[in-house]
Amino acid sequence: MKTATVKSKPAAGNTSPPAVDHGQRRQRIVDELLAEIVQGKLRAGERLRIQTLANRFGVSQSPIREALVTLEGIGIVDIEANRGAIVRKISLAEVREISQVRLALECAAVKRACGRADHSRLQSLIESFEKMASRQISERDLKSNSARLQKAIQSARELDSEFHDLIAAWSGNRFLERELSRLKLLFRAFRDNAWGQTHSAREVTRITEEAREHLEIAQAILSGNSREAARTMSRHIRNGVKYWAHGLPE
Amino acid sequence: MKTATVKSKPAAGNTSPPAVDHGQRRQRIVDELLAEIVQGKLRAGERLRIQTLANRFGVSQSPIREALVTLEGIGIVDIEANRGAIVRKISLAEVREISQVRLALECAAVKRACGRADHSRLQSLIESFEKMASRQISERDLKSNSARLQKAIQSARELDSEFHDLIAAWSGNRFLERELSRLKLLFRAFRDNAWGQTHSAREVTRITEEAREHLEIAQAILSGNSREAARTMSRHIRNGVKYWAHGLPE
DNA sequence: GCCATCAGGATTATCGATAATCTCTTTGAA
DNA sequence: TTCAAAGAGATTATCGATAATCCTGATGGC
Repeated sequence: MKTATVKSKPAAGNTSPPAVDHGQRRQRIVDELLAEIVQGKLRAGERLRIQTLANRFGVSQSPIREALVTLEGIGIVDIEANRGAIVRKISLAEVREISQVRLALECAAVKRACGRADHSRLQSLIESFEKMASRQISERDLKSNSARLQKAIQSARELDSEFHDLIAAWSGNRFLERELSRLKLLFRAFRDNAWGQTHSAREVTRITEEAREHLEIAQAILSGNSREAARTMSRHIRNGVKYWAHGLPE
Repeated sequence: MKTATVKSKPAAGNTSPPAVDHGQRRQRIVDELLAEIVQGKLRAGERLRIQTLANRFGVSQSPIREALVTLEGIGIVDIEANRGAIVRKISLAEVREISQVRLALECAAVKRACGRADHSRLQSLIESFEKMASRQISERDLKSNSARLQKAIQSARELDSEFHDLIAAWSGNRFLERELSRLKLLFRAFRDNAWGQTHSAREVTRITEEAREHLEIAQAILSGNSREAARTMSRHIRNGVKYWAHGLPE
């Protein structure tokens, strides 16, 4: 009886294609354009022509326009009335600028997180960071076992995301949390695109470094020392920028 | 032949209305909705129905949708896929939250402005603040001469805007400048709507207080003391919130 | 030659209509 | 009764077409 319960599923041999992403088009387009801009496939100053994009994505103009408005809100595209959208420059200088904003907000968040954080959760994060910080990755792994390496990088990224998300949540400030998540969109795009392709020894080094930095931050939060938390967070973010500097134009 | 060529100029008694705001509709709608939300005419949790708004503004659905996307980016409206837009809560608690974000960013900006500011410009601002801080407004003005009072309030607001804009520009960080200007949209809406109606003695007091705070900040920038600049800016913003607290629900 | 004006084509902004999805109520069987 | 399923109405998301605006290059008067 329940076999027919499938709601949104096309029910196998259905005749009418139910259109896979109704209501998700804008978001999908935003993500793709964002990635391409950060990767440099779309150059600074380039015009984003609506009809061209509509053809490329196989959709009509409306979702494209809305995606462009969203990108303008994110601050990565400029829209001039009756003249259309152009890609803003995202070179190292801009990444630095955005990082400064992130720095200010992450520090504000981590200060507030002191005293509000869930300590048992924090404790388990600390253990993860310790494990990751002490993990040795051999030259052998680096060259031969790219699958394991890939996995390590992946899990490091996930842990990083989770940690920063938690801090934002613990800040107890929903608006701040929102702003940080908006910035994270940008940073994730940088991270995954700008330097994600080369799995160098340097990257592995950075992962253990990051784990150590995360550890410091987590411990500061645990001890309720908000000044120290902000200080370590600040260092963490500045180190990140310094590291990325290599994979970016200019 | 050319009679139909009429381009942008209505040519006096033209028969065809040339549509006044092509390319400006979205922005206009954003502004109006923003004001209404802050004023409480649109309540928290209320659904913003596209067709309803389209009728009200006398436009089609497209500009409305784009305006809603913009408002989502500003963080004052939530859009759920296939379910539409609802107004986020903006009570005192939320104003506090937003203010914390603003605090972090304004302080970052003012720190960076130290050493980058245009000193002659700064000097002239300082004179304006001094004049405003020492200005006495009599009881008589307060009651009888509402026109003059109005003008004083107006010019105080303009000076405030100008000062904060300049600091953002002096920060030398365009992204930061953008973020601040986005937040300013919100704050201006609060200021002009939430407590703008009552021109009380209290408001006049606040104006001279603000002038004094601005003065402190400007002098700190002038002397290049970034720590002091951040400290005074922080106080300034927190005082502002404290003052607004009266005109807001909850 | 220099400047203002104006077609012509390209592109954006807006519109009105259609398709997809949600919400709520009703129905009928276990 | 309780639950799943179906249907009606409302609303959103998307589409394709039209109107408005911009850009470029040519034209013609001075």
